[in-house]
Amino acid sequence: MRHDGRLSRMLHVLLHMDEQQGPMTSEDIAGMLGTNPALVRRTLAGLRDGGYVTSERGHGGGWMLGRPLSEMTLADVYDAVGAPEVFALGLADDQPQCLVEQAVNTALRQTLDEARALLLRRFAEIRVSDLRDDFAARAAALGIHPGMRCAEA
Amino acid sequence: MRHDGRLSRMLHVLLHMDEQQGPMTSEDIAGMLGTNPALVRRTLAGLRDGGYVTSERGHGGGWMLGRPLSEMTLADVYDAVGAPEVFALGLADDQPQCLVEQAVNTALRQTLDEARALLLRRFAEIRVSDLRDDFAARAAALGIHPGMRCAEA
DNA sequence: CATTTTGTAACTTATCAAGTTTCGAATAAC
DNA sequence: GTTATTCGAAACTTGATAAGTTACAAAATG
Repeated sequence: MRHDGRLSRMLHVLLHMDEQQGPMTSEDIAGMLGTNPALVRRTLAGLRDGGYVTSERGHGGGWMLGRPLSEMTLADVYDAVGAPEVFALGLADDQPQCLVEQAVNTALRQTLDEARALLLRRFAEIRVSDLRDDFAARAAALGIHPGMRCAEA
Repeated sequence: MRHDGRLSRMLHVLLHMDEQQGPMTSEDIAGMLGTNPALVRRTLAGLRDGGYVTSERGHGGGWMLGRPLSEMTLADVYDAVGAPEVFALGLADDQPQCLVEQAVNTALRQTLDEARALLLRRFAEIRVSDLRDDFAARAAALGIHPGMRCAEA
């Protein structure tokens, strides 16, 4: 199974938006992610619906943060991109007739649910601003100037 | 991404093997799983390599347990099917140049690693025989006779 | 030697995020 | 109001890979 990089990508975008004065166009962002503007719009649409970013059309338009990074958690972003399936591991059949298979499902579901709950709990504990701040602190410690631009594609 | 049902299926198969006197052919098992014998052989090959099942060719051949279910954990079976990727969620780029994206990766990796560790720890704690025993206990409590056959396809 | 059954390679299918193309609609500059 | 810019959205293609399939060789039994 190929994995789902939407959460990862959107976090990346949000952090860059934060250190940008004006709006970023879908094309800017697409260049940053190594993809194309239509995909950027499609994915950012969910964040706009959640109020995490805003978009403006026309000259001088583009995408901007809808609220400070300190007011969004990773869980918020995860939900905003559609709360995609967490696991690649899954059950062979969700509603099996076979009682044995039901027993297998019960055990696996319980374990997967527990791991998912931990993951989402952690996501809810991490503000997007924490990523920025952790990074800034580490960069400073290393003497790196945090002019942290993407290697534009 | 479509999910990976190999662990789930193999647990199902192992439990049925356990309540079977003789060997089960790949065709028997395929009928049980609603698939075909070649896929069964392909997936069971990993369990055979780990000694969890044995296979015999020719007349009267087929698949049998290689050791008691009390001597295999879910983690053993998971490993035997190739330790497939746990998560559907993933990073956009594993080795990014962009320092911001590195910060995102660090945070996500840490969280995913923690959830994966919990999952695999739980898998290691659960013996396959526990699934059988839990099931038998629950079936008995409900007054269901544990003649737990699959709804053959 | 005929039959059963696994072993294995090669190929096709299904799924879905990602990627792409295209055009319409809104906004701003002139 | 015409033009350039930019998002919105629909429709389609691509890529990756577990699952599924086909086919046949090899081994074991009777």
